[in-house]
Order: sequence, then structure tokens, then C-alpha cells
Amino acid sequence: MANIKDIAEHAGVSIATVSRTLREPHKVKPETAKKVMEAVDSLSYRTNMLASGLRTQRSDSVIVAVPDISNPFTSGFVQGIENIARENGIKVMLGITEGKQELLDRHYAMVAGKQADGMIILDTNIPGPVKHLDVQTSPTPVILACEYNSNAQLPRVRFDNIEAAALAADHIAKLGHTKVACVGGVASLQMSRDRQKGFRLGLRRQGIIINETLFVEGGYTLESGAKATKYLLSLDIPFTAILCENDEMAIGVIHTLAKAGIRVPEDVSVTGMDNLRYAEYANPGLTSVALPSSLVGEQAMRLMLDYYIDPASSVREVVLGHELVIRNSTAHIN
Amino acid sequence: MANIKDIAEHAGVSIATVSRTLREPHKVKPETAKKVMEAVDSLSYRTNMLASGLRTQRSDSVIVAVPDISNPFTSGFVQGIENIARENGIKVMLGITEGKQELLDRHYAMVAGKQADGMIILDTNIPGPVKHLDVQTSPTPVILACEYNSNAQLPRVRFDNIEAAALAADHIAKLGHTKVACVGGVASLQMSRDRQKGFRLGLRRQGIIINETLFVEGGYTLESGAKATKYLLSLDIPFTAILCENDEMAIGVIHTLAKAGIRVPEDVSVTGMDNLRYAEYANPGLTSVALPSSLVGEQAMRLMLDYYIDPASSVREVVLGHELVIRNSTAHIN
DNA sequence: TTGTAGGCGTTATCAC
DNA sequence: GTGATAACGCCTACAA
Repeated sequence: MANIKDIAEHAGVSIATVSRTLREPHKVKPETAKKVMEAVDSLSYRTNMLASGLRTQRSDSVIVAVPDISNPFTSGFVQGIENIARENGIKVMLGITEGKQELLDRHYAMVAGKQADGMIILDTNIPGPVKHLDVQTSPTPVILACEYNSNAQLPRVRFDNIEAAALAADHIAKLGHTKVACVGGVASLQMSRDRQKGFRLGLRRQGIIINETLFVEGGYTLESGAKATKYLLSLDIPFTAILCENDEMAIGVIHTLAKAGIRVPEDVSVTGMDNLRYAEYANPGLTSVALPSSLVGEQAMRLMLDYYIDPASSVREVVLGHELVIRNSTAHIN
Repeated sequence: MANIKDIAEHAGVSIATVSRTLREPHKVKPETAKKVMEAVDSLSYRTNMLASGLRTQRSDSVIVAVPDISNPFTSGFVQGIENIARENGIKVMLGITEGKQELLDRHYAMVAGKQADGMIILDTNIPGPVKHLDVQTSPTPVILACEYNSNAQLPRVRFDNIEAAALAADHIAKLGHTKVACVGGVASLQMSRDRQKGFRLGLRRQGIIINETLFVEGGYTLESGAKATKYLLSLDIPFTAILCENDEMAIGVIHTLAKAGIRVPEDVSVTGMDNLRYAEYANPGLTSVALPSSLVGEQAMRLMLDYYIDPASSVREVVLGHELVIRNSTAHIN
């Protein structure tokens, strides 16, 4: 593999000139530059990013930590990051945490080890080394996305999950439903607690009395939605609507209701959150609160870039908007 | 940020000993090692991967190139890679190509620039520098996944798309359907051509005469499935089954049929391919040919690891199995 | 078992 | 405008 020295020889200049030609072409005589570029081409030279990074103390890459990537919400998030990163010549590394502290820490080692300049986290955990750190005084290139239950004062971007969930509840209430069930998420997540809070808030605002028995646990997966539905049906308590903490579960819910011969929305209305692509093509189309995850990714990456420019004054928090998308899974009560 | 020299001083040993302690602990006296580790802890030292990589000529990371990551098939693939990579202390970088040669090349620059040791590609394109290269004589750390229309003799892992598609067609034929429609993919992809071929093969094997008018274009997205269905319905040619080149389109198809008041499977049977998680929870559950993408990722990563060990004798091709999963979207013709 | 020292490929600071 | 040259932080013969 050709290195800068080879190019220098081949072009009959010094390595300094080669380096200059590549990074600050304006500082070099055009004809010299031409010679250099020819050598670069003919030897198909590529600057060694390791060496370059070692010298400049940056790798031009970020690592993004997510619990898993198979959920469309997560993959949209990653895609958003990649888009902005690419525009800015930054590479994206992927770290899957499975929600485990240990894996997150292992990924964080990459920024400690200079293989990444910073980390964007969509996870409940915070890397161990960052946890007990006064971020005010010792700036840390870590951006938080969506989760925010930590005390760490890190830049973050998120949704207003409370109001977003309230919006779904409000919609259901206004359709005349009073016997409302709910399929929850994972109680350890702040996001889940907020969405729960939002559902309750939205219902109460419309004067609906909540039947706690109908508020059941979920787990954010298709399977958990199906399971929760079976449980709800087994209770033998009448209900006419189900608020789901995300679309994935809502799809599982609708599927299970259909299997049980219960019509959506004639018998039961169902709402989701996230507005995944699949929501639109569910049967029936799923009413959902749109929370565009790719925007979160984009904003998070932008915060990271801001941080690079000025660690001290980078924005501390960005809250993105949400929107109710009404489809055919919800209807006025008979 | 503490470096190896700081640790050496702090522990009262040479930097060589520190390095040894970290990489080959057995070559160092236990008490010395202990001193070193204490210094490491107290200064919270992390070896600089850039420097280390520069010296050892490896980065312990691979870059995976995919057209996009929002499709569950793709994200499953990436997840598979990450799993095996992590087990082996390898980091995964993500490169989104949007199917564009230019973006792929840009990502490939990372392996040329030593930021990645190799590349795993799930895309039709081949990096420019690799394209016209005799891989036999100049080994190249590139693994191909699923696509294989190139002449490049690179290690690859894929499915037998022809037989997989034939399996779906066979299933439909055996249910008594003779008027069979098909929603295709993207003709420029070898995968798509193979699945087409497979459908036709499967139907012919059962003696079914194909109505070419009912074989329409798709595009592998939910939307394209919906659009193709509307088109099929507009033709006003009777059919009782639709073979879809993937699940995503099949979900769009089912949704659109339902909207048009056509019952699945009573009026029309529908099959998909890939067996995404969503297939099971479609309404009705989607009959599909399982092509576990995470296995492709895992195998691809394994091929990469093999390649590291011995570029010359690494396996050239792995073909993974498929399986028909029968659900409720297909039924015997009335 | 430990230490010395050369070099990995760049970039950036100097002189010229 | 260009060229020497000293880092960047680490690994690994080789020497002790």
C-alpha cells in the first residue's frame, strides 16, 4: 500500500508538499499540485486515517449506541444520524448494547481509545466513565437521545412523550370512549413512564375515570402486544379502546383482536405511537402519534457537530414535535 | 488523556512493560502486572487505538455497506454482523449507500485508509477499486452478501432465491390456484431476477400457465406493493393468488386488498418472502418463505474472520437454507 | 523478566 | 512555495 513517502518520491517533491496538496491545496503551486495528484492516482494512494488521526487527535467518526437495531424506530434513528454525519464527512460506528451496561461501556471504550470522537446514545444507561463526571467542568462528547432519566447534564434530544401520549388519549376520549385499556412498555424506561403519565393525563383531562385493571404491562414488541391483548380479553372486563405505547405493540394487538373475532374499529379502537411505516399498512391502518425517529437522529448528530465546534456552549436540549395521525383503527363509539 | 508513558512512570516501569501487561500478561511478573493495572485504573487509561492500529496495521473493525437500514431485512443483517463481530472484538462501522456507486466508493475509502480492515456489502454495486481487480492474485477483504451478479470472485453468502421463490409458487399451485399474479421487485437486482425465475419455475412445475399480464412491477417497499395491487385490480383480469417478492410488499398488498373489500385468503391468497417479524402479525398472518437475514450477517462476518486468518483459502461461497412458513394468508381455492 | 529504541504514516512547525 | 523534522502513542525485536 502506497504511503505519502511513495507519492513524494513519485512526484519529486517532499512529503510535506504532498500532505499540503491533499489538505490545503490553495497553499501549493498548481503545477506542483498536479504532479502530486497524478502520483496519487497512479499509485491509487489513500491517506492512512490511523496515522492522520493519531497526529490530529481526531477520527472523524462517532459511535452510536442503541439497544438493538431491528426496531424500525431505532433503525430510522440510526439512518438520521448517518445522513447528517455523511454530509459532514463523519463516519458512523454502530454499537449494540442490548440494554446492558457492560456492552455500552465496551463501546464507550472506543471514544476513550480515540477510535471515535464522540458517542450518541439511545439507551437508558450512561457509560460508567461518564456517569460520575461533572460534565460542566470536563466536557464529554456524549449526546443523549430520547432517554433522559439520568442526572448527567448531557446535551440531549427527545420528544415530549407526556403530551404525545396525552394526544392519543385525548383523541380516544373525544370519540366517546370511556372504557379504555392500555398496553404499556417497559417500566424501567423513562419514556415508558412518561407515555403512561400522558395517557392518564389525556384521559383525565376529558373527565374519564381510569380502570387500573385495564392498564397492563407490555414490552414494546409485537409479541408483547399480542400477549397483553390475550390477557385483556381473559379479564372479561368490557372495553372499547386500547391505547398502546408504541406501534409495534399496536400491530400485535390488532392482529390478536382480529384472531379473536373482534373488529377494529367497530368493536374496539386501537392507537399506537411512533407512526412507523408499517402503521399505515396495518389492517386497518393504525391511528398513531408520529414521532419521527430519523429527526431525532439528525438532531442528535447536529448537537454532536455543535459540540465539536464549541463544547461549552452547545445546545443543551432539543425537544422535537409530535403529531396525531388519524387512520382507520379508531372510530366513534357506537 | 493519560498515555502509556504516564502509566509507565506512575507504575515505575518501562512503557514496554505496560504494553506487555496489557496484551500479553503472561509474559510479565504478577506483581509488576499488578502495579501496572493499578496505574491504569487510577489514571483511567485506555490504549489509543489509533496509535495501536497504526503500529499493528489493523483497526479491528469492519465496515458494512447497505443501501438503507430501515428495512427489517437489512437491519437484521446488520444485527447478525454485529453479534459475531462483538464476540470477536471487532467493531462495526455502518455505511449507507442508497444504492449509489459513489457513496459505496466513499465508504470503501475507509478500508483503503485503514480505518476498517474489511468490508461487507449488501448491495448490487462493487467498490470501484475492487471492480477491476484480480482477486485471485491480490486478495481483497471484501465479502458479498445476497447479491452476486458481479463477476468479481469474492467470498459471498446468499440464499438460493430461485428455489425459495419456487417454494412459494409450489405452495400456491398445490392449493389449486391457477390464476396467479405476481408483484415483482427491482429488475436491476439479481435477487429480483432470481425470485422471478423461481416463481415461474414453481408454477410451471405444477403445470400452470402463466399470464404475463398479471406479473407486474414492484419495488420492495410497502408503497410499491400497494400501488401494484391497485394496478392489478384495475386490469379487471381475475386472479386468486398473488406471489410477492418480499414481505414488505405483501403487507402493502394485503392492506390494499382489504381496503378494496377483497378478503384474504377467501378471495385471494397472498404470499411473501423474507418472513419478517411483521409477517406473523399481519392481518391475516402472512405465508412467507423464511430467509433469515441475521444468519446472512453472521455468516458474512464469519467469512470475514476466516479471511483474516487466511486470505487465500477462505471459503468462497455459502448458501443458506430457506423454509416455507404457512400462515393464514393462503388457502385452498374455493 | 524487563528495558531500549526504531518505526508505523501523518501533520504541522519551522526554516529556507 | 517548499522542504526538513519533530511529534502523535504504541508495539516489538533485540539487548540486557
